[in-house]
Amino acid sequence: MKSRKKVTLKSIAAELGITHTSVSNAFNNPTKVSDKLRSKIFNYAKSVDYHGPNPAARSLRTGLYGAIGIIFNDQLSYAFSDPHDIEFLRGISSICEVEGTNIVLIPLKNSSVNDFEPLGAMVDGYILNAPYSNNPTTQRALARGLPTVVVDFDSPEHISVLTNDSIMMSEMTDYILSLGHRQIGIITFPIKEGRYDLCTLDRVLDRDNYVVSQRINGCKEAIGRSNIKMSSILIQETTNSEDGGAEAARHLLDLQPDITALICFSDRLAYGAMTECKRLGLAVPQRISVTGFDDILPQNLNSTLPALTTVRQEAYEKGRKAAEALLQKGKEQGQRINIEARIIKRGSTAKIGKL
Amino acid sequence: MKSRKKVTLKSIAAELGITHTSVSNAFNNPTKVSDKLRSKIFNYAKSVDYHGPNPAARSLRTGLYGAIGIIFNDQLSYAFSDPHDIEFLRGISSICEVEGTNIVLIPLKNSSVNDFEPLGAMVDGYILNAPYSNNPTTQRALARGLPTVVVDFDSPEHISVLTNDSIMMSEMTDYILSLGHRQIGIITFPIKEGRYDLCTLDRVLDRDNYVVSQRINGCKEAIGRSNIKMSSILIQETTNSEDGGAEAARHLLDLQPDITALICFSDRLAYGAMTECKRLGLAVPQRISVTGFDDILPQNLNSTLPALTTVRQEAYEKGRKAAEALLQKGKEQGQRINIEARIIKRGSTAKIGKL
DNA sequence: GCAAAAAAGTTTAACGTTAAACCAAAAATA
DNA sequence: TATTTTTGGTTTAACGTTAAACTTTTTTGC
Repeated sequence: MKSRKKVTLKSIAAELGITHTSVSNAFNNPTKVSDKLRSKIFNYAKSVDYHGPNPAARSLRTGLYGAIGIIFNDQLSYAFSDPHDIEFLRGISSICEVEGTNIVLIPLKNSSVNDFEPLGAMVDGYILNAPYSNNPTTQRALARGLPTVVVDFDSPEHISVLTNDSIMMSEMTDYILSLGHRQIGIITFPIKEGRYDLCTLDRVLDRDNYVVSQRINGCKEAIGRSNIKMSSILIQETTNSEDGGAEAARHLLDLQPDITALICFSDRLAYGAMTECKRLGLAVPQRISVTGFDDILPQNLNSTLPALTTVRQEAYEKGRKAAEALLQKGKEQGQRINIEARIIKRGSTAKIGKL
Repeated sequence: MKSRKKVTLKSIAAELGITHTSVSNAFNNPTKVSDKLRSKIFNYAKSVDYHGPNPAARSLRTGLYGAIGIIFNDQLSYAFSDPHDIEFLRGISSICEVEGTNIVLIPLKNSSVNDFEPLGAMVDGYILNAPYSNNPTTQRALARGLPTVVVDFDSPEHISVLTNDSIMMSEMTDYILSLGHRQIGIITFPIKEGRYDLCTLDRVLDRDNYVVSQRINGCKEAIGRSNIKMSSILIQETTNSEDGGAEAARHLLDLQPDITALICFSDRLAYGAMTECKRLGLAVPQRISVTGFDDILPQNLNSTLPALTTVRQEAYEKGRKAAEALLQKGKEQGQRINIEARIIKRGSTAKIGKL
């Protein structure tokens, strides 16, 4: 087709018989150019289909990108299936859209082929969501030294946005204990990335994730105050999905059929667990209590299942706070921003029944 | 702090007494550098905290960004509240994460201050989702001449991913007519961006959106085949939200209390409308039928409302196809990719009752 | 052991901007 | 009117890469 020469600030300047800096100023420093020249430049720019200064060249020069990168701890397509992550993104968006900042969603590079891959790093900073500390993408982002906010992760070198997972799970466990439950199972997403094993509360496997770690600590504390042996409490790792929850519940109940309470570390897991219990003919909450975390399910998602007792955390607010902190100039590293959470008791938990 | 000098390919080369091209090759063309030198470079790079070639400089040189831009027709934070848009994004992600392509979410610039703003354009192409044709961000993206896929928008100059909105709505209207309904109201998101007016099927206001346009055409066709006067059918524009649907339903029923069917152009609108009908004491579907579009609601979202008769369209598939088309090399402009849709009849529609 | 081919490395130029320092003309001040 | 200030514009350099063409060294084949 019409393969006309590439249009640049320079070519425009040449054509107009002025210096390219003036053209640049027309776009970036309106005050430094007379209105007359400016509109002359704009008119010409339009006529030759110029769409503004090349962003790469501009960024190279200024060192700014006008974008922030978001890194999740799992596949992007997973994040978009998780209401928590979506709310989190909505929170981030609510800030970025008023600032005019672009949001770059960075997929995890599964293959750490080359430690120096660009990491799609045309961003001014990162938000890391509940990262697994050994993940190569995570580590690369952290190492890069850009302004970074970590969410659900504790790092003294960065601003962190945290929920008090430990206290919430301690309270939740206390609540379960107060209902008389003694045989308890725990269902969690991986304690270490990609692992799906079984352990017990006294011997927790190698950890790689702050959130899980904290939640387990909370359970431990509460159990520690009781007369229950930690070694009797099974912890099953599984994928954070409804199917994962179902599978883990099946497995735990298989190993330890007298379990009367399943503490799940997410609503999705809990929902899967409840569904599986029902399938196994175990009534929730009469025969077995189930708890979740997040409070992201529509309350009457499935009318044949009870509403879920869970911990409500404000994912939207997390996103907002994280984005605010990142875009704010006067940020201090090491700062910790706390997001409130609270236990919501609903129908999926009850006093222990007779077996 | 330790304000050591910036590390670049050049500084590394200088330090190692080699040429900077070799350092570049170590990162990009492993075959062009001996293994020995390569590991020497890598070791040194690590020791001085070098994180790989500067992405802006690289992009300036190569003209590639490794990212695609997504532009929605509304605020980003809105998109993250809409299950259709989320599924769409999930579809896009599913492709990008295997390609290692970043996804740049570009907020609409509300102020068209300067026609040449960068538009956060560090992308190799755009996906535009159901754009309003007069929107400045939309127009700017289209004008830019990058590879672009438009979704739910018809453009002979681009690849378009389309659902047959017209036929689906024609069928849906036929179905409503077949149930005996004669007084029908239509509730839609804006036919023209930002407008919330009322019109009638024979005199549709100025249009700015392909999807709405097609759906209205579909209704028109079906009504045209009946003996109903188009002028008697009211169309209410409103925000695409539950509240919008409720408000529009209230308004329409206020103007025309004998309406027995509300055709809504999204599930969210339909859900709001149903809720409002219930509030007004009008039983769905006994007194009034309601239809939606998208099929994104959990079927028993609210047990006091019937399941929604709607058009199922695969937003996830739309996203996948759009991303595939954009990233694919052998793409032809003007190509149209069709996404299947189908009517799903549920409990929110019924034969007309006696008033 | 020599020519040819392959591998490893170098030199040069360019990608398209913006920032800083500078200069000339016009406008404001005394 | 002479002096300062402001406005509008220019010149120069640099941002950190990669691509292309070139040179040198090593390997291969006979």
